[in-house]
Parts: sequence; C-alpha cells; structure tokens
Amino acid sequence: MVTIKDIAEMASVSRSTVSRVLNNSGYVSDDARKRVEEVIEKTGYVPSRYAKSLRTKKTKVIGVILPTIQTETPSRVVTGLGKELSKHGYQILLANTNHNKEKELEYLDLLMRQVDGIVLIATNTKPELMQKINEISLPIVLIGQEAEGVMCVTYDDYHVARELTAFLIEKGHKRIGFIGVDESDRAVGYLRKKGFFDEMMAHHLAIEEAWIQKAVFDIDSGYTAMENMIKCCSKRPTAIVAVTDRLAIGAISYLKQQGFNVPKDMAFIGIGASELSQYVDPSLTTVDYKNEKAGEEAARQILARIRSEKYQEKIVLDYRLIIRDSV
Amino acid sequence: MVTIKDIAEMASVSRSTVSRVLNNSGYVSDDARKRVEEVIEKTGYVPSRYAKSLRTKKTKVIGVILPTIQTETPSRVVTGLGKELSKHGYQILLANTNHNKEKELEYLDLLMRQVDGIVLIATNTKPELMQKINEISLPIVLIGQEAEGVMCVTYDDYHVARELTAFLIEKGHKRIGFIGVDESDRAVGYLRKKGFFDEMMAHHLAIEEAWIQKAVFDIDSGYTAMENMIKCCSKRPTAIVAVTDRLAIGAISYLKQQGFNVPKDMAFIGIGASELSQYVDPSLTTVDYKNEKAGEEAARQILARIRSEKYQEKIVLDYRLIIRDSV
DNA sequence: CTGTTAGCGCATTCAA
DNA sequence: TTGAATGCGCTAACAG
Repeated sequence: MVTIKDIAEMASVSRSTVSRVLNNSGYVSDDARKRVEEVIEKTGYVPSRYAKSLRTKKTKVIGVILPTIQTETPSRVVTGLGKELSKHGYQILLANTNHNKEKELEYLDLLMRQVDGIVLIATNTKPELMQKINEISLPIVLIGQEAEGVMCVTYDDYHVARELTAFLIEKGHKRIGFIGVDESDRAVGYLRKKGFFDEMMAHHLAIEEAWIQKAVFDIDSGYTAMENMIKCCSKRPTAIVAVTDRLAIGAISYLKQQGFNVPKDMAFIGIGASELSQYVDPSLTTVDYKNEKAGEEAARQILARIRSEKYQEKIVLDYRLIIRDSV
Repeated sequence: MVTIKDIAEMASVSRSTVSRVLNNSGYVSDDARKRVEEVIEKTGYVPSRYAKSLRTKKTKVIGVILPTIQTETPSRVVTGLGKELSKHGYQILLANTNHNKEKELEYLDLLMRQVDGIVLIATNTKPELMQKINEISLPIVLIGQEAEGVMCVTYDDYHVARELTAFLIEKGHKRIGFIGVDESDRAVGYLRKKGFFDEMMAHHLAIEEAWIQKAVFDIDSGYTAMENMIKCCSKRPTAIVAVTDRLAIGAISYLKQQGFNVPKDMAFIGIGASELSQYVDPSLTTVDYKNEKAGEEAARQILARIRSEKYQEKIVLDYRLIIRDSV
C-alpha cells in the first residue's frame, strides 16, 4: 500500500509538502507541486481516509438509519441523500433496522463515533429515542417526524389528511372510513388520523367505529383491515382514506376479490405516490411527498450544520395531490 | 471525546490492558477486567473505529455499489447483505451510481482504500470494469453477472428464459414476442434473450423481427416497446416474454389502454417477482429470483474470503416460477 | 498477567 | 516556501 511517505520520497519532498498539495493548503512551489502530482498520478495513490479521519476528526461519512429499504419512501430519500452528499464528497454508511425499534438506539450509539452526522428516517418519536438524540453531540436530522429541539425535515401530514378528506367530502361522500397505523408513529399514525377526524368534524360528519381500522405497514395488512371493516360495519362507507398507498392497495384488492367495484362502491385515496399506485387497477389517487427532495434537503441542512453555516432547524416540504381513477 | 487512555487512567491500568478486554485477547485478571468494564459502562466509551482500522488494516466495512436503490432487486439484495453482514459486525458503505456506468469505476477506486471488501450489483461485464476488478486486490463479489476469475453470485438467466418460453409454448402459444434490454448487460440482456431464442428454435417456431423489442429498465420503456411492436408487426404475437416485471407491466398498460385483453389477446411473463407484479391487473406471471438470499449468500462468501476461509467462487441461485393471471 | 514502546498514515504546528 | 517534530486513538510485540 502506497502511503504519503512513499509519495514524498519519490517526489523528493517532505510529507508535509505532499499533504499541502493534497489538501490545497499552505504554500507549495509550482515545481514541487508538479513533481508531487506526477508521482501521485503515476502511482494511483489515494490517501487513507482512516488516517485522515483520525487526525482531523472529520470522517466525511453520514450515517443513515432507516426502518427498511424495501419500500419506496426510504429508497427515494436515500437516493436524494446520496445525490446531494456525493456532490460534497460525503459517503453514506447504511444502517437498516428492519423495523426493529431497539436497533434505532443501537445504531445511534454505533454510528456516533464514526460519522460526521446522522440522518434518521424515523418511525417514532419515543422519549428514549429523543433523549438519546439529545445526548449525542453530533448533528442529527430526522426525516418524516417532527420533534422538539431536533433538526427535522417533515411533511405536512396533518393538512394533507385534512385536504384529502375535504376532497372526498367535496365529491359528495358523507360516509368515509380510515385505515391508519399505530399512533406511536406520530406523523403517519397520529397526525394523519387527526387531520381526517378534524375535517370530518368540521363538516359534522359522523364516523362509525368500524370504519376506523388500524393496520401495520404492508399490503396484506390493508387487505385484512378492509376485511374487518366490511365484516363489522352496519353501514359501509363510500370512501376510504388510507395513510399509505400500500394499505389502500391491500384494501382494494380485498374489495375486488369480494366483487365490489372501486371506485363505484367505494372510493380510495392513499398517500405516498408509490409506483404501484400508478399501475394498479383502478389507478390510485394519492399524494406525492417528494421524498427524494426530502433527502436532498436533509443532506443540505446537515452539511450546513456540520460546517457551522446557517441552517434551518425545521423544514416542512410541500406535496402534490395526484388524482386518478380510484375516486 | 473519551479515549482508551482515559479509560486506562480511570481504571488504573495501562492502555494495553484496556485494549485486551476490549478485544478479548490475551490474559487479563478478573480484577482488572472488572474495573475496566465498569469504567467503560460508566462512561459509555466506544472505541474509535478509525484508529483501530488504521492500526489493524481492517475496517469491518463492506462497500456496496449499485445502479439504483429504487427498484426491488437491488433493495432486496442490500437487505440480505445487511442482515448477514451486521451479524458479524460489518457495516455497509453505500455507493449509488444512479445508472452511470462510469461511476462504477470511480466508486471502485474510491472504496478500494477504505473497505474490507466490495459487493458490486453489476449491470455489465465490460472489459474496463473487469480489468479494474482484477487490479484491485480486495475481495470483490459480483451479484447478477457472471465473469471470468471473479467471485459471482448469479441467477440462471439462460435457463430461466428457456423455461419461461417453454412454458408458453406448452400452453399452446406459437407466436411469441420478446421485450429485452441492451446486451451489454450480459445477464439480463444477452442470456435471457439467448434462452428465449434457443427455446423457440428448439421448437422450430418462427420469430418476426418486430416481435423483438429492446427497452431500458423502466416501466415507460416497456410501454413504448409494446407500442412499437403493435405498430410494426404484420401478425401480432399471442404471448410475450419480458425480461423484467416492470417492462411487462409497461407493455400491458399500453395494451389495456388500446382496448386489448390480457391474457386473452396476449399473454405475459415477467421476471423478478416484484411486489408490483402481484397487484397489477391481471396479476403477472413471473419468476422469483430470491434476491435477498443472493445478498446473504454474497455476504457469506465475501466474509469467508476476507477471513481466508473456504469460499465458493461461483454461486448460482435457484428460482421459482410464479404462475398468475397474465397467462 | 501487565506495562512500555513503537508505529499505523496523515495534518499541523513551529522554525528555518 | 519547506521540513522536522508531534500526536490523533488504537493494537501488538516484547520484556518484565
């Protein structure tokens, strides 16, 4: 392995000089610079990031903790992060919790010592997690969840849910159901549900208990939720707000199987603008959350913070309603 | 930042002793060990991986280079890699080329100095790439492409394509079309096409030129390919083999839009068992490539190689045909 | 069983 | 404009 020392010897300069041309710092004569550059070129020398990091306390690595990489939201976010970070010479160290919440804490500890910043695509805002984040002196940005005293890039989940609900009401629907997830996920579970309820309330529309179903984050769970709803309710809703596209798609798939017609018998709205949403039948009305942009924005903010530049503590991204055939 | 030196002082031992308990190496008296462990516990000390790596020349990091993280194949592979690697304390450094082939080479150079091994989810086997791989002394494993003298985890693309084609022929189809990709992708472009052709030939079935379309890796491209096919051919095929699910889905979406019936007017088979394939209408017959297992297997082999244990140079994974409504 | 010593590859004083 | 010296945090002989 060729090191800075080898380069120095081959170019007949000291290691300091090599270091100076490497980092474009301090004075180097054109002559010396040229010799060093030639040797570097010839040998294909690449400095050791480990030695450099040890010395400078900067790693040029950002840790990314996410619950899964198999669904589109986190994948898109990571793509956005990667694009922006690589522009500035930063790399991504990936930590996949596979939906295991304890691992979020573990990875936070693990990454702490070896990255310049952490991006957490969060699924909850539990006190243990928030406390750990505050203990860590590293810049950390949360994506998808809002929390006190932490940098966040979020979506306006509450208003999105209200708007979706209002949209259905405007279309003439009065009996509207809801498929959500556990409220420990504040953004997806709590805020979207609250938005739905508040909008219904604002229009004095009643909600049967069976119309509200709780699921987990997968298509099958949407299927089951709809099965429960159909089996339990006295009067069926004419429209459903589902907090994710996948939940909506699972639900629709149950209804189709039972011979219902979507959207005639029941209209659907999802959230996420997954690729799936475009190609299912009927195509799904949904909300584009611009996840890739979220990733880019998070990258920009965390880099600004790392460099002690001005950054925004809270960013709320806009969204776009995509109306398709499911309503 | 608390270092090994601090721990040593607080526990009244030398740094070596701390290092010994940290790494479970050499002899340490129970007494000393206990004191050290207590201090570590109390301070929440975590050793610096950078210092350690600099010293040991091991990083416990595997670089993963992939063309995109937005489609299911690579996502699943990365999930599998992550699961297996994390079991052994290895982390993933992610390099996303966004389908830019030059970046594969760049990242190879970049990662070379800072990881213990590289997993390349490959899209081609171009000589420049293969040469670069051979220049690098690090363990490298290719996923999805076969190449001489390189560790590979691959699928049996050729026989899969033959089997799919045979399946359609058995169903009574005689006019079968094909939507492929550029043959520079040897696995997906060349081998799958060759399998298709060889099987057709074996049954003495003719193929019209317009039945063979070349696309790129996305749904829209499948749509366009089918549009071209329909517009150009004198006699329409009654079935199509598409080299990916997404291509098939794009093609089907064109046909549906034009009022054709799938599978009555045209039957379809894809490859990849994407989640999409299950929920489109009609649900798509496809092949499950078990990508997550590929990731796990690649991780196992590369770790074995890193540890100089016995490893397999070539692994060919099995697959599973999933028959659904599109045929 | 334990401490001393040396050095991994680099950046950064400080003197020259 | 340059080089010598120092140390980042850690492990690995080696001697005790």
